Amino acid sequence: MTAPLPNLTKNQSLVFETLAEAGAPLSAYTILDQLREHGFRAPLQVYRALDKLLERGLIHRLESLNAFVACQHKHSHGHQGATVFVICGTCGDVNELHDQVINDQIMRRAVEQKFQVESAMVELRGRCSGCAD
Amino acid sequence: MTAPLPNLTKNQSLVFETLAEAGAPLSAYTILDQLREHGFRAPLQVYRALDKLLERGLIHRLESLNAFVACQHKHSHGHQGATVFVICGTCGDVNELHDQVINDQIMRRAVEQKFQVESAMVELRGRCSGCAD
DNA sequence: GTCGATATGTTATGACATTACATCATATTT
DNA sequence: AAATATGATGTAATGTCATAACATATCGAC
Repeated sequence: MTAPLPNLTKNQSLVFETLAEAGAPLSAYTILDQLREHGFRAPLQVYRALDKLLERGLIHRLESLNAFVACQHKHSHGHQGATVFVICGTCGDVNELHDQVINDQIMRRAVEQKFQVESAMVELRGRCSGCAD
Repeated sequence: MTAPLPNLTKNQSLVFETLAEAGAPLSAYTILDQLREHGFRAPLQVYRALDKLLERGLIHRLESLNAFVACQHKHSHGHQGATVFVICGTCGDVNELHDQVINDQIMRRAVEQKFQVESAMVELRGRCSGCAD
């Protein structure tokens, strides 16, 4: 069942490594700037790699930040359902969690409406414990 | 035209009416185009009005669409917590709902992490019953 | 009327993302 | 081997979303 996924291409690897090493959300243009020394010249080189990485679940897009992060859960490709992102607006730290209660309730409400969920996003903005007043 | 709400300025009323009549998400620039005949000339006129309307809870921002919708719940200004948006990618229809279970669970998880939630977004993308295969 | 706060008008710029087209690499078919 | 198909890449141009900076106007409190 677990057929090994094909290797990442050079550009995909570069983009993924950049995100993984940052350990924080980066915009596509920030990634571009960091990869200029590796020959990147245009936004599309980044966006194309990001698209493939998103497809494979290796990274996530933070809609409220227009930014991308490496997935924190190494073996979560099988994970179905919503990912909850907890985003500190002060230090920029992002935590990713998967919550079964939220997930189940989302699906319950969707079924009520006969709505077929293709993707679900939950993003919390606020202050982490380290940045509290 | 429905009657403008009290305490809204002229620009705020125009923007709100545009959204309310559309009954669907509009981008700031779409609103701008629709209000050119009323004297709007620049994006900032729209964004400033949108900011005030967001503050008052009369409209919502859909992060995954970079668009705005009038709040569907006329008397929900006191409503605390997450709003769930159910967005059909085919017909563009958007439904807004408030779910106490999701809300409570979000707050429970936030408290666990000592995270102070300032805002929460939940957006479901998929297909509505009318657009199902 | 003066002052302070808020709203508005305008230009320019910054930030995020895609279209369109050309080229290159690799694998499969004939 | 040549032809073909597919996917990745390179590049320029453009499209879309949002804010900075500065000037002017409106309105209420005093």
